Amino acid sequence: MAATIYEVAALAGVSPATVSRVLNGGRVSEAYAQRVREAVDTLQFRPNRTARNLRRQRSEIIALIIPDIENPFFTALARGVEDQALRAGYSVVLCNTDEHPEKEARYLEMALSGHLAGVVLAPASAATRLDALVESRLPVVTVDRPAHGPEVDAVVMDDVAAARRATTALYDQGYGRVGCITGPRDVDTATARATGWREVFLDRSAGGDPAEYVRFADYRVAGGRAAMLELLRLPAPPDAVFVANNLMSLGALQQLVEADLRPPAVGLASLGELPFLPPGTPGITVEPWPARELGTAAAALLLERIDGAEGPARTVVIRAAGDEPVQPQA
Amino acid sequence: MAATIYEVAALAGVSPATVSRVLNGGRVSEAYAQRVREAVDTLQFRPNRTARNLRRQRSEIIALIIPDIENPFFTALARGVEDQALRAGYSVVLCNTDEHPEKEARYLEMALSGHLAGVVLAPASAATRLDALVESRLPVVTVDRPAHGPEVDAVVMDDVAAARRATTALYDQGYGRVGCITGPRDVDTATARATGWREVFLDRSAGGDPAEYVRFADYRVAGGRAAMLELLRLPAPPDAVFVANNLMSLGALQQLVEADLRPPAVGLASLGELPFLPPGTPGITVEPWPARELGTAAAALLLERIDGAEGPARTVVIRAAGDEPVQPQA
DNA sequence: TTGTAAGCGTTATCAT
DNA sequence: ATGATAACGCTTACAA
Repeated sequence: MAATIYEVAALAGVSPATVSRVLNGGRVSEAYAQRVREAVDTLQFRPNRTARNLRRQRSEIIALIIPDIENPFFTALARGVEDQALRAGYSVVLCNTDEHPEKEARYLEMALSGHLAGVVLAPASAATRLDALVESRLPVVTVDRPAHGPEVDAVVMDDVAAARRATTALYDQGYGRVGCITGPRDVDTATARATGWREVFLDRSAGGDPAEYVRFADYRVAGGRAAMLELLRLPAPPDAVFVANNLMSLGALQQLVEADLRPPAVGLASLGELPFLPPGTPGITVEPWPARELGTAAAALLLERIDGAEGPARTVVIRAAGDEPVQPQA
Repeated sequence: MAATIYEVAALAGVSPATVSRVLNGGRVSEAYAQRVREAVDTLQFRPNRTARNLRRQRSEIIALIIPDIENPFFTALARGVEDQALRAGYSVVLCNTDEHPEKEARYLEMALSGHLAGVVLAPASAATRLDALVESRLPVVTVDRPAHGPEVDAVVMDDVAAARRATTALYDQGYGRVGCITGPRDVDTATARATGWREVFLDRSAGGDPAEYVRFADYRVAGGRAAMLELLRLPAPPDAVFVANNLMSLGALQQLVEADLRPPAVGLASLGELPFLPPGTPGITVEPWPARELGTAAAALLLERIDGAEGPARTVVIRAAGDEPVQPQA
């Protein structure tokens, strides 16, 4: 079946070591190199990656582990990671955790014991443990949400500022009271986005208790729907809403349409593009969510580590789509 | 760093073989098993997959290779594959080829030389060569589009019938002349869908040359847009259009909105769901595209092969979402 | 420059 | 039931 390096060596009349050198760019005389290449061709030799990885203790594959492959945000992020990784000669495999910590653990374990070159991880939950990877010195970078536990490189966006901008845009359009639908209470990005909204709310609303106008949902379509409904049922409902991610924006929008309050009747600002929304859906403000940029930044950090960069964990904050990444403190 | 099976054996006072047996369910006395488990715990031993795969000549990982990770059709398909595979104890890694044959070749090579358990492939182009995999007896199943070359298991949908249904639905709604936007001429699914449309067109249109009302685009948003524009500029434009996939439907819709012909002014039937389309977008007919079912069927076939099933290549045709798969000829 | 040989960490064969 | 040992296919000191 599959030829081995020994058979190639035999056919070329050289030692296996020489074949290996030809394949990996070692010093070999042109005469031998030629014969080896011929032997490789005629035997259709393909080096066995598993054996090579075992010997070398590493591979050229990067794992990108994400919580929801059906969320356009993560697929855009994936494109960013691929972009950089392929350019550097690495392949990228995607692993979908479906927000399940167990599936996540399984893929992390695969990356670790499979000698992958590194991992870009969008953590499924706050409970994600990275200790084993860090101990084994397997390069890891988190994106979107930071992980708790040992410090690793991370790329996040500037949630507070983005929320502030989106909310401000609504007030600037003339809406008087902007509600907020954000993610789970125990997710950092969710509380940060609520914070940004709250600042603007306090500043520009004609009174009203922020606590009354914020809803902590689940970052998914159904949650956005339900939260929107609750807000509409308030004694004094908001006339606009800032929604903290793309999926929930869709849910909120569905709810508004059902309640016959389609924008601009009620204003909607989405943090994150709604890529499949057809045009001619006016009254919707989109605050760009630099998914792809998060991905490229994460891959860049990871590649540096793979190349042996030492030093403390870094956090890169991406301010907005198109912005240059900024590195604050280490 | 990472403990080996030898260190576990030493700590437990047994041989490495015994440790291996404990880990893989061989016959071991309870006393020894106990001691081994303790040693595994205290050393935090994690078996080295690379070594195991090299020895066993196989792994528990299935690769799913798709052309476009940002297309909801393929992500839905991925969920179907994952579903089945995880249930059977396999992990699934996704590989995005971006429609590039070279990237595809790279991932196929990875699957082959990395001893993956099997491959589910949605071929990027008609040029995809599967010979090497087949020769190496690596189980492969194609989905969506069949591959040329050696016969392998395949799962496809019933393109002609689906196109027929979608087109018929438009005529039934009262439209008089339905155009067609399909995929590239050299893609089997594209011509099959055009065929289904053509049958109904000839049957129910008040005259008109089908060749005039069909456009072969690229299965992408931009192609749908451009094709729609062309159709609208015909001397006698169609008053409805059957679009052969989800992405192009979106493009066509964008074009209609721009031309102020938003459905139902011009009818639109999409082959494939538009998952992020908000409700209250009336006048759009959706012919379900059983993406997830394609995925589960493909995984089922693959798992049988992995389990050693022999015999000729099989083709499963999925008729519609929810249908039971049908197996025609072998 | 080239070859020899020792691993990389498992599993499986064969004795015991 | 358990243990020694030879692979799996490659890379890389070290020798020549």
